[in-house]
Parts: sequence; C-alpha cells; structure tokens
Amino acid sequence: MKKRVAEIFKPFLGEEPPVNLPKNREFGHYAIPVFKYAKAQKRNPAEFARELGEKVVQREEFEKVEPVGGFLNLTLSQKFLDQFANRVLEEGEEFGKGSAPVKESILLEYISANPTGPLHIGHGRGAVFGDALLRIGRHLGHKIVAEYYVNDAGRQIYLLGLSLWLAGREELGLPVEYPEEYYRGEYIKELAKGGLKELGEEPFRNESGVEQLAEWGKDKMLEEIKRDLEAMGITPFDNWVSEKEIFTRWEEVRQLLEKAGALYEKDGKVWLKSTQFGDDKDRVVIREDGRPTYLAGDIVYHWDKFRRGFDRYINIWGADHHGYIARVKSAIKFLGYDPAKLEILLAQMVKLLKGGEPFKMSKRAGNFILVRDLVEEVGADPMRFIFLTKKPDTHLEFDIDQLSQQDSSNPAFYINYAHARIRSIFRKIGKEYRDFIPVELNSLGEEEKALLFSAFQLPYILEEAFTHREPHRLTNYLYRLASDFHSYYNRTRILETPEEAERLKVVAVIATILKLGLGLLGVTAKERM
RNA sequence: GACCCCGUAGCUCAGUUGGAUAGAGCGUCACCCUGCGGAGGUGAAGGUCACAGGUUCGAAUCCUGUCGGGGUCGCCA
Repeated sequence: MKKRVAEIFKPFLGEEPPVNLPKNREFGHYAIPVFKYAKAQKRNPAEFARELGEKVVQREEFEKVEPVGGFLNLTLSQKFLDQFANRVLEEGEEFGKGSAPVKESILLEYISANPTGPLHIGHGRGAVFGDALLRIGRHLGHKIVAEYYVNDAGRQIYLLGLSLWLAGREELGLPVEYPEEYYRGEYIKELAKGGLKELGEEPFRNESGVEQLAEWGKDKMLEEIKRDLEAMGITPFDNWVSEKEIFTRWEEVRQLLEKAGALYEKDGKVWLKSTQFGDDKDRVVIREDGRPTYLAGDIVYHWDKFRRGFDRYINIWGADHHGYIARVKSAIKFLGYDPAKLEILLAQMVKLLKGGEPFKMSKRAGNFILVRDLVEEVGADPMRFIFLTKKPDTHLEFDIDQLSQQDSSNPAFYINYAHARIRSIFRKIGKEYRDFIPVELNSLGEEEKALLFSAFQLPYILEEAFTHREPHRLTNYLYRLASDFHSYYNRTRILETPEEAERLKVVAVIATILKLGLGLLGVTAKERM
C-alpha cells in the first residue's frame, strides 16, 4: 500500500520518496516530508509541498492532499481502501503471502539446547523467537530450513551419564561419592529411577555403566525436549543434526583448515589461528589427550551448513555465547566461505518474578525454571506473548502472576478477545467474511477508515519484523489493532444500523488480520473465550 | 581490563527509514452498562528520553566521550 503511494510520486521527484506514517491522525494516512527535495532545488519546503500536492490532488487514490509546512499530508479515498479490503477478504490468511521484495534461502538454527536436561525458560525465549521468525519469514516467501543441533557427544553427555549413575546408586543404597561437577535437580533423580526400571540395576553397579546411562539418558532427554517444544507450539524442526554424526567428517575439515594455514601445534595441542580474523586469542581445537573441543565440532557443523549453499545462515544463541562468535566466523573464513552470511542473534536472559520474588536460573544447580512449569502455570500462548512483546536483545523481566490474568494486562488474552468478539457477531448473523466483498465502502467514519488503514499495514509490519529480526513488532502491532477495535466497538453499534453491511466488512477485515497475525506468532485465534 | 546488551512515566517495557504534540500495560484517581461478548471503553495525574558534546532543516533514534546496571571473557556447552 505504502509502496503504491510512493510510486505515484516517483515521476515528480525522480525516486520513490520516504512515506511516513504520521502519529497524529489529523495529518492523514501518509505524509511525505519534502525537505530533502526542496533543499536540492533551493526552494522553500512549504511552497514545494504545495506544488507537489497540486500534481496529485486529482488522483482517485486520494481523498485529501494537504501541504502543511514541509510535509505533504495524504488522506486515502474510500475507494482505495475498499480495494484493499476486498483483497484481504479474498485472500484471507494468504494475505501478504510471498510479499518479500527479495526472497532468500535461509538456514535457521535455534535452541540447540544440550540433551542433558529439560528446557528452561531461557531456551523457551530462543525457541519462541526462532519459531516466530520462521513463521513470519515463510509467510513472506523466504525458504527457511529450521534446524536443531544436538550436542550428543562430549563432556556434558558424560556428566549426564555420571549424574544418573550417582543418583541411581543413591537410590539403591550403594556407596556414592559426589565429584565437584555433576547435574543436580529433580529431573536427574526421576530419570535415574526410570533407568532402574528400564535397564535394571546392572548399569549402576560399576563405573562401566556410566557410558550406557549417558547414551540412554540423552535419548530420554531429547524426547522430553521434543515434548516441551510441542507443548509450546513450536513448529517441528526440519532437521535434527547430531554432533556425533557430523563429527565423523572432522578429518576432512581438518585437512582443509591445515591447507588454509589455520592450524598449528603448541604444547601438544592443536590450535585454531582465530586471531588472524579478529578473535582475541587463538583457540584450542584438539586437546593434549586427542579429544576435540566443542569448537571442533562446531567448525565441522558450520562447514556442513555452508556446503549446503544457503543465501544466509541465522543462529539464535543465548547471550552468554557471544564470545564464541569471533572464533566460529574465523573458522568459516579459513574454510573459504563468507562469514558475513552468518548472522548470530543473541537472546538475552529472562528473569522471572512471582509476587515480586525473584527466581534464579542455573542449570547446574538444578533450581532453574522449566518451560514445562511455566506452560502449566500460565499456558503456552501467554508465555509466547510475553517473550514476543520484547526485543530479544533486552533482558526480560516479568511477573508470572500478571500472565495469569484474564484481562487486558495479558496481551494474548486481549487480542484473542477482540477476535472472539467479531466471531460472535458473524456467528449470530450466520455469514462469511467473503459475503461482504460486493459491499461498497462509501460512508465510512474516520475511525473506520483508520481501522482499515492500520489493518492493511500488516504486510509492511511483517517485512519490518522479519528484516530487523524483531517479531515483537508484530505482537505490538496486533495489540494496537485490537485496542483500536475494542475502542471502536465500544461506542459503535454494528448490527441493525443503516451502515451494518459496511461495518461488517470493516470488522471482517480486522478479524482476518488478527487471525493471520496471531497465527504467525504461533497462536491460534480463538472463536470464543 | 577487553568485548556484548541495556539506560525513556513510580514499576515492566514500546517508540517504524532521523520527522510534526513522547506511548502502552501495571499501579493511583475520576468516569461509562436500556448495548452485537463490560473479560471492554473514556479521562486525569505522572517525563531534563542517564549526562556532555557533535552531525542537520529536524535527534529518544546516528557519531564520540563520560557515568550507571547486567552479561561474557574455559582445553564447559
């Protein structure tokens, strides 16, 4: 819509001018600041705006063209609004589909939490963030592959086995000596009990059982993670990539790195010369005892990603991994790929309060808050919403009690309620949205025009939300739209008025947009509350 | 010390590509039910956009510096 307006001005200005959305409704739907063009011609901006206005005032798209200072304010005609309303009603939830100006193939990797414990709310934030990006991006027409990297090898998995072994032994009354590092927490005890039932007591008798328990426990945890994802309504992943499996290609990658002069030996270890491409220090990839570090696996994984030839690679990591970016990018560079194609988004921490009381998260200590518990407490939708109303790179703090509220303080509720109210009207009259396509809009009030206008912004909002990797823009937009609707609905009767048909058409558009937008956030719009 | 994120109303946070009078929710106060869903709406109070410079027609937004809060700095992941 905005694009069409910009195009109208291209012949007069030589380019598509910036088209602003004025905050104040008195200034119309769109405003074009002409300062830049006036200055280039050394003209007075007000005069320039007036002359520009005269050139477009006759067009059917505009009802009013008004120069104010250095701005040219535009009010769209009902005819123009009607055309868009018809498009929304015809296309329904396909509205805006494939509207990205440039379509890319993207490999999106997110969560990738170790299968050593259930997901906590920090993972939850990354999960919801990634899922929203995925849905929005796909709607816009990007080809996105969703991938989860499973760290199913190495020390963390060993520790899982050890922790289960210890917990099982304690359960059996066998002697237990706790080392400094192991996983605590209720889930370990429960899992160990499950292990006793399923595998018998044998693996717990002596230390050789640790490895078996690690393998078994990892599979169990992965299943639990998948259950958690499902409970949150996360779109199923296209790929689950196993570190263990991918690492079988290490020799191949190692040779490539050596050829590129990326590796050297020192103190019996193999180092990556990551300082060459901006890292603070070089990093060990193979330890003295021959075991690879985590980085080695990650290098192979990224090599594998780039070989698959996407336009872009997006990783969503916890903010605590930011120091890791430089070394991964340097490895990519050594392997002959363009590290600029790898975009790493950091999701900041989540702090949870309940009645003002802070909760702390620490996976090791075992007193972290599980996604599962939060879903049980407030439901998946409110949880998704609270994560998606904030920028991912800000520390997020919220009180659980507020999310349990069934009122406007709970955005998930509030938006759904707007949708349900409209559904209720259509249930009552027994008609479909599409039935109103033939209705001509010509006696709309200011509020109705404004409602339609903001509903038509959806494709633009989606584009912005995706390119900035900020799905919260969509959430906030939907909230505003719902709010505008509630306000309108509160003072405007729809049924049994002379304007009934036109008003139904307007709210049908609103409901379509709300449902579509909610869907892209992973929330199913409710028919009734 | 280095690097990353943040600093906007009492609290939690939005603020579009730099654009006109700075926004929401919660909390406080005052209102609106003869109504299609009041689980809603309207209004009031509340601001040195951390601070200081700079860039320009114009800065919460971009640049530099300072201060403050959080995070990371492993041969864990």
